Amino acid sequence: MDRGYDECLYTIENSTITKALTVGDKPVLFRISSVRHSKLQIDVLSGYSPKIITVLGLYVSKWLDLDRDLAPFYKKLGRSNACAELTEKYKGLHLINIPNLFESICWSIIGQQINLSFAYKLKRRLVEKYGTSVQHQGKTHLIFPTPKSLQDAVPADLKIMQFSKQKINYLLTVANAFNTGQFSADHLEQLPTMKARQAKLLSLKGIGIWSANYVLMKSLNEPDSIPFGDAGLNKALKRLGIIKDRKEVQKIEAFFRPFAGWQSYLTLYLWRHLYGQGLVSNKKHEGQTSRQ
DNA sequence: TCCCAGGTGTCGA
DNA sequence: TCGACACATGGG
Repeated sequence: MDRGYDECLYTIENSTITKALTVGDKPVLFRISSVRHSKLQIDVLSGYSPKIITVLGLYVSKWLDLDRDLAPFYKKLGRSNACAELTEKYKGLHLINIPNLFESICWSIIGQQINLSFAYKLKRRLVEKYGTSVQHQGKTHLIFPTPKSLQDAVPADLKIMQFSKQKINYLLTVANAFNTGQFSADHLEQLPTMKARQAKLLSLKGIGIWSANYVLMKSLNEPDSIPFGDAGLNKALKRLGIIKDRKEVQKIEAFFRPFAGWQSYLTLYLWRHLYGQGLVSNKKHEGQTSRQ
């Protein structure tokens, strides 16, 4: 999970992940570590209640996409000449999701058209100013802001934090849409088709096709959501010889078609392949990776 | 200095 | 419908 960026919403240390979360109205801090037989153990470090383990179990399962059996995906990868090597290289790599829809939408806006290092910087500034936190053994564990806390943000403050006027406008509009009830995770999930969910996301100012598909992939676990136009994705496809130019949309669609049911995962593996090749040079350092 | 980053909205043809 | 362009900043 450690991609070498300044991730502020969880901490990786000694093969464990520590994360703070708001459950109900209460902050909870938990740690995930691996135990024997490839099992994960969850320890509640603060905010324990008898019901919390069940809630955290479901959360972690969704966050790390633990219930996904990747065997059918590897079968499809094996049939593709261009992608056969991806199985061996990244076997066991699961999606890292963003279960919180508001966070996922905000993150897609923050990450638009800037390099990832800078995007992580902006996210940290936003979370430190408008989010909450849990203190534990001298360390601060940050929790992403709620729509309500971001609604009160002053544009001038966000400008000082190096958010562009456009991004400030988009973020405040999204916060407002959640606060007024125009937008909610429940409503979005209840829409009957992926197209309908995509259209709902596209209705938000600042959410284009890339962001909508990114959110569908990371927050709603859509299996066939491809962030078309993504710079990294295009670069990976060029590297594999699938396309020569990003405008070859039909070739991209034809390449993804046999992976129906696994197109989100194919995107993940292509991204990781790109990073694995060292084509993205703006990372702090090359980190040990297992999931994206 | 120039170009590219996990893009989007707007405008004009 | 499509291409051009502005937006905004860091890093190679």
